[in-house]
Amino acid sequence: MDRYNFKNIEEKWQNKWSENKEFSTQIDKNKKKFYCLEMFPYPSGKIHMGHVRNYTIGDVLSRYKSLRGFNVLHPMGWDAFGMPAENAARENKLDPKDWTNKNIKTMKNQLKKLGLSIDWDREISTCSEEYYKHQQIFFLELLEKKLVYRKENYVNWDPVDETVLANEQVIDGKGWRSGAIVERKKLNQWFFNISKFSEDLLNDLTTLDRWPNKVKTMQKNWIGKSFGCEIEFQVKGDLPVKKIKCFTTRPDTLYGFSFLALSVDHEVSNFYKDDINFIKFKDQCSKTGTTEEAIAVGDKIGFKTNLKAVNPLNSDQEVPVYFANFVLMDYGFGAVFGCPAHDQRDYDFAKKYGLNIKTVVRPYDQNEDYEVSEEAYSGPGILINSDFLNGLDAPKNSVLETIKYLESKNLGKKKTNYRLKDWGVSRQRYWGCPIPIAYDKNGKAHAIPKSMLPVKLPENINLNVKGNPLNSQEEWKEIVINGEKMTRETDTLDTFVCSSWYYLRFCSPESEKYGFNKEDIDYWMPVDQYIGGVEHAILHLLYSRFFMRAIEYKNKNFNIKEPFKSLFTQGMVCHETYKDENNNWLSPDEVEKINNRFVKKNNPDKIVKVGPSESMSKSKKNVVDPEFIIKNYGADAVRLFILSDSPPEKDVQWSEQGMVSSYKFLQKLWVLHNLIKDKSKGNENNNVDKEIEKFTNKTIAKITENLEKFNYNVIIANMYETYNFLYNYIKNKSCIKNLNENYKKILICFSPIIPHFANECLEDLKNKNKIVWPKFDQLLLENEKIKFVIQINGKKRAILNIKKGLHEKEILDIVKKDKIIYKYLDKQNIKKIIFVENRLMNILINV
RNA sequence: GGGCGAAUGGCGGAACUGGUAGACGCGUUGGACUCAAAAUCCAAUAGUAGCAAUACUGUGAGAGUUCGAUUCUCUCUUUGCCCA
Repeated sequence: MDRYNFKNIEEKWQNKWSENKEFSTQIDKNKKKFYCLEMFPYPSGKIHMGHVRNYTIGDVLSRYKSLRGFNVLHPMGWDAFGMPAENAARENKLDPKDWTNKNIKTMKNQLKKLGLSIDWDREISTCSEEYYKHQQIFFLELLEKKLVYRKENYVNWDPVDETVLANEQVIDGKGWRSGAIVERKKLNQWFFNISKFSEDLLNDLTTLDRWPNKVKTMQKNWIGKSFGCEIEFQVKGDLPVKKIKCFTTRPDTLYGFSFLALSVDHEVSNFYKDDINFIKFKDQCSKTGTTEEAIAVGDKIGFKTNLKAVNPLNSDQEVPVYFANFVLMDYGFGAVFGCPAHDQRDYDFAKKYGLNIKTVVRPYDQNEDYEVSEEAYSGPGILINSDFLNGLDAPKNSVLETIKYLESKNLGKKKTNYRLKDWGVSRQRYWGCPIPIAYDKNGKAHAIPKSMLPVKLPENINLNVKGNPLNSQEEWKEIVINGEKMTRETDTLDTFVCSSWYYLRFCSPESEKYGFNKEDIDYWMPVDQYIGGVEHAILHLLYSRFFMRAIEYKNKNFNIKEPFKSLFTQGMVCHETYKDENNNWLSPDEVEKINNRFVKKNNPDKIVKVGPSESMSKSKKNVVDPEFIIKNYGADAVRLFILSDSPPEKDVQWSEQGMVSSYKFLQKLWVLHNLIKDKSKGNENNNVDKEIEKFTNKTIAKITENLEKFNYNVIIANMYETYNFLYNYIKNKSCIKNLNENYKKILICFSPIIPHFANECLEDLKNKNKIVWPKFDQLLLENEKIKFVIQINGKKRAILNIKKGLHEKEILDIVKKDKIIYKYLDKQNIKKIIFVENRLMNILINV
C-alpha cells in the first residue's frame, strides 16, 4: 500500500471538477436553491489564512447543501478597486489595472488549490467596465430618486499628499503616509441619503433572526436613535438674531443651563465672517479632526459672541452664547445648550471660561446638598435645584416630563434624532468607479446620459502627482453633453459602493443591459448564508442593507430589503508573535524551538522573545503562507486543521503541530481505508453486522446536526471518533458483508470537509451510486441502549447500561438488585425518587 | 466611561431544552519496534488520598433557586470586542 499521495489526488480531482464544470449553476425551479456567499476578497497579492478559513467554512456548507439536494450558488469575485492598487502602482510604476489583474490571477489559482466548490463562470471583478457601468446606472437612478445629493462637508485633509483621508487613515491626528497634521477642510462631496432609511434600517433588524445579536446591536448603536427635545432659545443682543434652535437629549437639566454653544458653521457665524479674531478661531477649529473621538479628547475652545440666550424655564436667566469647536453642524441644529454639571464636555468648557456650574441631578445615594466637583455627573439620579421639576427620577421620568411641559408652553417639541449620518461616497482618487456626473461652466452638476455610459477610467496615466491623478487628465475631463462643453467629475466612488450590490451581480454576471435580471434575483436572492469577518459588522453590512432599500425605493419591480437572510461571522486566525533582541519582529520561519526555548533559526544563541498570539498581520510578521502549507500538507489537511481547533465564530490559534497532526490523520484514514477495502472484499456468506449499522447511523446523525449548527470543530472530533471506532472495530473481525455500504456513507459525511480524499476513496471502492447525503434512522437511534445514571442524594453512584424507555418501577427493581447501590440503600428510608426517563434516577434517602 | 460577550485539566476545546463535567485533539509520561533516531503502534493522563476497589474536591470568586447548576438569577473579579 502506498502512502496517501495528496499531491496527485488533489490535482486530479480539481481538474476533474473544473473540466466537468461540476460547480457551475443554473436556475432550476424544480430544486430548492441555496445561495452561499462569503465576503469577496480584496486582491492584495496572495491569499492569507483568514481567507482560507472564511472560504473553507463556506465551502463545507456549500458542499453539504449540494449533497442534500439543493441547487447551490457559490460564487466568487474580487473587490478590486481601492487604494492599495494605486499605492503599489505608484511605487512600482505599474498600472493599477495590471497590478490588480495579476493579483487576481495568482489568488484565483491559490483558491482553486484549496479545492473550493466555486462556480468560476460567475467570477466578477468590481474594477471591470462590465461591472462598474451598472454601478454608474444605479448612481443615476438614485440621483433621480433624490437619494443622492451634493453638499459641502468637512473631510480629513492631508495637506502634504493633497488628499482626503478616511478616519482610520488618521493616526494620532496625522496622515498615515505623509505624517502631516491632518486638517479639517470643507469639500463638495456626493452623499447617499442613507439617513432617510434610519428608522427602517433600525426596525428591520428585528426581522434578521439569523444574524448574530452582536452585529445587530452594533448596527443599532451605530444608527443611534435617541429622542430628545428641540428647543427654541430666545436670544438677546445687538445682532438681528432673535431665536436659536437647538436639540438636546437632556432637556430635564435645563436649570443647569450655563451657556449656549454653536458650531462655527452655524448661520450666526455669518455676522462674524469679517472678524479677524473669529477667522483665527475658526482656523484653529479646523485643526481638530472630525471624528467623535478627536472631539471628545481634544481641547475644548470657544469664541464668545455678544449674544445672550434666555433659559426657557426661567426667563430671568440669561447665559452667554459661544462658538465652540466641539459642536458639529451635522448634529442637531449645530447648537447645544451647555449644562456643565452633567456633561463632561460642557464641564471642561465651563471650567476653562469660568462659567457657572450648577448641579441639578443628585445621585441616589447623595442628599440635596450634593454638588458636582472635579468632574461632571452624568449618571441617573433625582432632580434638584430645578424648581417644579425637583424630585423627578432622572433621566427616566424627568426627560419626558420636561418635554411635556415645554410642549404645553410652546417652547419646544419632542424630536427623534439619529446618529447615523449620510454616506459620503466621493473619494479623490484614481482607482475607483468614476462618478457619472459633469459640470457646466457655472459649476452646475449634470448627470451624464445613460447612453454615454460607462464613464471609463483613463488608462496609462501618471500617478505620481499630488492629489487626485484624474484632476490632471485634462483631455479626459472634457465632455460634450447635448452640444454643451462640460467638465467631468474627477472624484470616484467609495469602494464600499461596489460591495453594496455585488451579491446581486453574481445572480446575473453576464447581464449587459442592467446590473441584474429580475428572473435571476427572484430565484436566487436573498443570500441564504453570508459568511465573513465581524470587522464588516457595521459599514459594509449597513451599506448593503441601505442599497437594497435605495433600489427598492419607488420601484415596483424590486422587493428585496434584506440581502442577507443569515449571517455568520467567523473568527480570526492568530499566531504567536516573535521579536529578536533588538525588538524587531520575526516571522515564524525565522524561529525554531530547541529544548523548549525559542531561538533564531541557524543561530541557537540568539534567544527569541515570544509575544502574545495575535491576529496574523504583515506588520507583526506573524503570518503563515497558505500556499506553502498547501504545498506541504495538501488542501484537505489544511481544511481539516483550520476547522478543527476552535469553533468557527471564535479566533483560532495557528499551530504547526496541529497542522502536522491533521496531515497525519489523513494518512491514518488512508491506512484505514485500505484495511476496510480488504475486509469488505468477499462473498455473500459474510456476516451482516448490526453494530456497524448502528454506529454509522449515529455518526450520520451527529455530523448532520453539527453541520446544521456550524459546529465544525465538533465534526472534526466526530471524524476522529469515527476513525477510532472503525479501527478498533475491524481489527479483530473477518470480512463483514455490510461494512462497505456503511463506510461509504461515512465517507460522504466526511466529504464536505475533505472533498478530495473522500471522493478518491469512494472512487476507489468503485462506488456507482449517485453521491447524496445519507439519511439516518431516528428509530434506530431510539432503540439504542443508553447509559442510565443512578444518583443517591444527588451524587452519581452507578451507571446502568439499559435499553431505552424503561419505567421507574423497572429501573427501581434493577437498582435494588445492584450490589453497589445496595450498600447505600440498605436499611435506609427512601424519602423521594426523582425519575427522568432515559436519563437518570435520583434517590433521596435519610442520612 | 457606555454597550455586548467570554471565563471549563498543562493547552485548544466538548457537554441536547437544568440531568454521567472534561468528548476529540495537542502536549506530557511509560512501553513496543529499532544498533540508534524519526515515523508508527500500545497504554496512562483534572486534583488529592489509596496497592486497589473506591472516596472526597473540582467548570474565575461569592451567594441564591433546585432533588440536581458549566447551564438559570444576583453581586464581584479578570478579560475580549465594539462605541466613545
